[in-house]
Amino acid sequence: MRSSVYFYPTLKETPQEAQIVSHRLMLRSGMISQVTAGIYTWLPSGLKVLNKIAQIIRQEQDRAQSLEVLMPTIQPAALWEKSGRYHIYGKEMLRMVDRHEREMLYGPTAEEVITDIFSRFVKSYKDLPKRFYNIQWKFRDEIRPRFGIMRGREFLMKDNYSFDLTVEGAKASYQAMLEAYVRTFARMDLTAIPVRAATGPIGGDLSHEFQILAETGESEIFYDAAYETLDVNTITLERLQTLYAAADELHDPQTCPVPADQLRTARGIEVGHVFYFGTKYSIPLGAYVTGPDGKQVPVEMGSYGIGVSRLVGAIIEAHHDDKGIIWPESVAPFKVGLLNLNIKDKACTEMCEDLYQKLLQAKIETLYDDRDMGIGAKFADMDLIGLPWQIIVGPRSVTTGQCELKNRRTGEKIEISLEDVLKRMCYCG
RNA sequence: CGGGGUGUAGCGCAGCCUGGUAGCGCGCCUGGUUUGGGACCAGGAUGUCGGGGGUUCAAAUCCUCUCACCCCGACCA
Repeated sequence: MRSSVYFYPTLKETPQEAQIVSHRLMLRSGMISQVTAGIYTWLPSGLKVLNKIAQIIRQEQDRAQSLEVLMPTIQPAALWEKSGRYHIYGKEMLRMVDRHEREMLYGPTAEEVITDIFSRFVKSYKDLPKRFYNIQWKFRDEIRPRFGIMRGREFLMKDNYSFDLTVEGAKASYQAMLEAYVRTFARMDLTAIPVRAATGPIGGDLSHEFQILAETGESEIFYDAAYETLDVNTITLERLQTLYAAADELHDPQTCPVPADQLRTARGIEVGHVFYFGTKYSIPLGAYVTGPDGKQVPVEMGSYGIGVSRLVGAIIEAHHDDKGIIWPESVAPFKVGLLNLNIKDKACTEMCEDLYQKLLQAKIETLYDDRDMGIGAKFADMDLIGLPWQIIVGPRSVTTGQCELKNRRTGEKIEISLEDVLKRMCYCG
């Protein structure tokens, strides 16, 4: 993509409404634009990142034997009256009335809809287990939206709902999601700590919040250092239940089982939440199956959320410096930024065009800054938007045949030939 | 919802106290000179001063109502 064609309105100055770094950088790099409190337009580069994150989540959900569905954003109140939540859910639920005076709502979550779907079609234990997920926009009319898209009112969320015959089956689903989550966040270069969370009266102790470690996190968490080496191969439900991790308000130094030298403390951003809730919705919504003994049994359910749009902010919180964003390659809007330092230098521009075409042919996502502007501004823009690699080509390159390859994260710069830089981009990452 | 604050050009702000031609920086447009870290010179465009009502000869400025947004708290992916 050429910068001259693309649209990423960068800002030199920070809009005064933005307080936290991810919000500032998203506005400054032209990823989003606020429409009204807690509601944003996603501009091209922001949307690109959002879609890449969603795609990683999708792949890991699929791998965990889950089926994607798309449910309506507008739901009928009647369904919520069935589950009993219509009158419990407070003002966070945006309610509206259609032309026939039917009460409707903009879905804050989808347990009701999915459970209804399930109960319509799944009748036998032989059809279990089933896991459905959706990635879609939800709306919660937060009292006070803040931190940009980190706590907006409209947000993109992945929710997975599992249906199992038995508690044991439900635990297996739970575990499958734990693994999927660890994998998902790892692919985004995030350290995620599954912190045991308080649940409602029905949830029991099976609930974990995934906290991303970032200096600017909203809550302080305390955890066993063993979490830092957690991976999909070692994570099990049993193991997790023996590992200690607690949020600020639940942490008690007196009763903490972790020896002081093993205890870590950091700030966290909640990006995911998994929990098992048994038959809380299956009973009122009539999600029963016929068991092997011919009896009707309510299914065991769990739900597993990931704040997709929030992750965009969380990743920035975890990956930035004073110059701007530092995207992990897996979610970067482009892998490479190609900087033409002098558009008016014919030979230099030819060299850039040639390299750009080769990068395109090699299917390397490239943002080619072909704009006619000061080099300082180009460098600043490129650092700000945070593409993992910068290939810098100037008039000097015409005589030396060398360009400069810069790693955005480390700041390391090397002189390298144009042929080699192409190869390097093909094989790294 | 309680407390605090802000609305003046695309962005960041000054002007308001003490009423009298609406300003600065950045950005934008034109021309030229530049070109390895937010360039320089010259010229130019851009405002219902958030909105309504009032006071006054005269309101960005004073009074009043209202709307929007931001921050702190309670709540949340």
